[in-house]
Amino acid sequence: MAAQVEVIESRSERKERTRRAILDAALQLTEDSSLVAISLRQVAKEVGIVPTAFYRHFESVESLGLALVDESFESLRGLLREVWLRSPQFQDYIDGSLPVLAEHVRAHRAHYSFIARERAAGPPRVREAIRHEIELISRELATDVARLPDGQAFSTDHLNLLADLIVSFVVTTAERLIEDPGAEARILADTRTQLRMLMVGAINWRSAR
Amino acid sequence: MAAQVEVIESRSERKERTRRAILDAALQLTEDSSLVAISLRQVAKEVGIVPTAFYRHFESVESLGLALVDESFESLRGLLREVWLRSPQFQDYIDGSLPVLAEHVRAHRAHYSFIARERAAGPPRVREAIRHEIELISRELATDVARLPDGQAFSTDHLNLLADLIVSFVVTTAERLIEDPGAEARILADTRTQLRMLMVGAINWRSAR
DNA sequence: TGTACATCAGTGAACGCGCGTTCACTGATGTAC
DNA sequence: TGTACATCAGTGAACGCGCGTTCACTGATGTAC
Repeated sequence: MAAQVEVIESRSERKERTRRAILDAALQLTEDSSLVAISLRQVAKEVGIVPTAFYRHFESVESLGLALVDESFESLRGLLREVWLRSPQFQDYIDGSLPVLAEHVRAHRAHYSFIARERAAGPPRVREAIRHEIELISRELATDVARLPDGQAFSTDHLNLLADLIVSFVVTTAERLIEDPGAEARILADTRTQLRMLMVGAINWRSAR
Repeated sequence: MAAQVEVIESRSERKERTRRAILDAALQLTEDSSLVAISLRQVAKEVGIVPTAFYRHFESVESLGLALVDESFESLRGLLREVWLRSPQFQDYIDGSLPVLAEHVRAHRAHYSFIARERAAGPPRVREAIRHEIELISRELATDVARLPDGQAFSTDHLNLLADLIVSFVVTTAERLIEDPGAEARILADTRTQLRMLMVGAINWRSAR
């Protein structure tokens, strides 16, 4: 007879666990649908609580969506910080960053998939929150590139445009990795070449031209 | 007393008109939602027919979606043909094509908005159809670029990658134009600079490097 | 040209179902003394 | 340490509503002769 293991859990710990379960259930249910197409009752059923208990944690599916945006970008920022710290040279970003991106997409597939989907088709306030976060990341990237030796060749405006270009390209790459995880090796090889084409442009660029 | 104008309409003409009304209603209803979130009854109500009449035209909302993909890309192909015919030089594509793209997005906002949304969040078969159409367009672009004088510098693989890069960037630009139509002038100016950065890369690129 | 029949786009009632939200509740956990 | 009360995550019944789909139907349009 095995000894019974008592897990002592405070009320707030239990609540946090349920909240976590709701977030995970929503991520799973939206995987091949969208926040605008799932129901509070589906989420509750998945979690194993009665529908009304949902309201103890979120006031609506939309506010649950905003919480998912927050946590998705929180983990993404962790990735970016790691990449910037690791690659001190302009061109190193490509070979250094792509495998990190791929690994991150693999580890946080649900988050990336959520962002890619809801960015285009989520509830208006969720779309807006995502757009805002992407904008912030783009501005951060511009600042980081400005600090690199090669970054001197760019005016502030052009730095921002280059950062937007790279960010939207990375978004596209993440979408491809999510869409067809089996093709990761090919997607990464293609993306590496494309980013180099882009960087050849950046290196030959002169803001004053 | 005004003379009554008799519009004589055959049964098939009337049916086609209803079908058209269903397509338009679906485009309008998905404008700030998604195919996966609208109902057959909403569409029927918008058109002014009884819900069951929907089945005389489409077997499901998904097949209505596939019809919308077809007609959206049909009009897009018209645009592309026009752009290719018009711009005989590599770099002309930028200044020549962007205003045409902007005008087209303005004239067919509903179609572009539909594609941008359902590409990421539509029913699986709709997503797949859109991905396939974009793939075809990318291959067409590669062929066209290969015929240009500057196109000789690229291997076939690298032409395809360059075409993918341009297409995904154009998709991003179209998304931006839909998202914030009031900022068209700024978006176009920014995009022009970004495409030039990209083209500086392409021109300095050598496949054999 | 006129008649008799076929076609078929659209109707309307009906079905069982899942939806979001309300409300009063339960009973375990937490706290004040 | 023990007791009495407060808090609050989760319950369960109930509501009116819109959903997709079935079915038998209507009546205008089309066609064969």
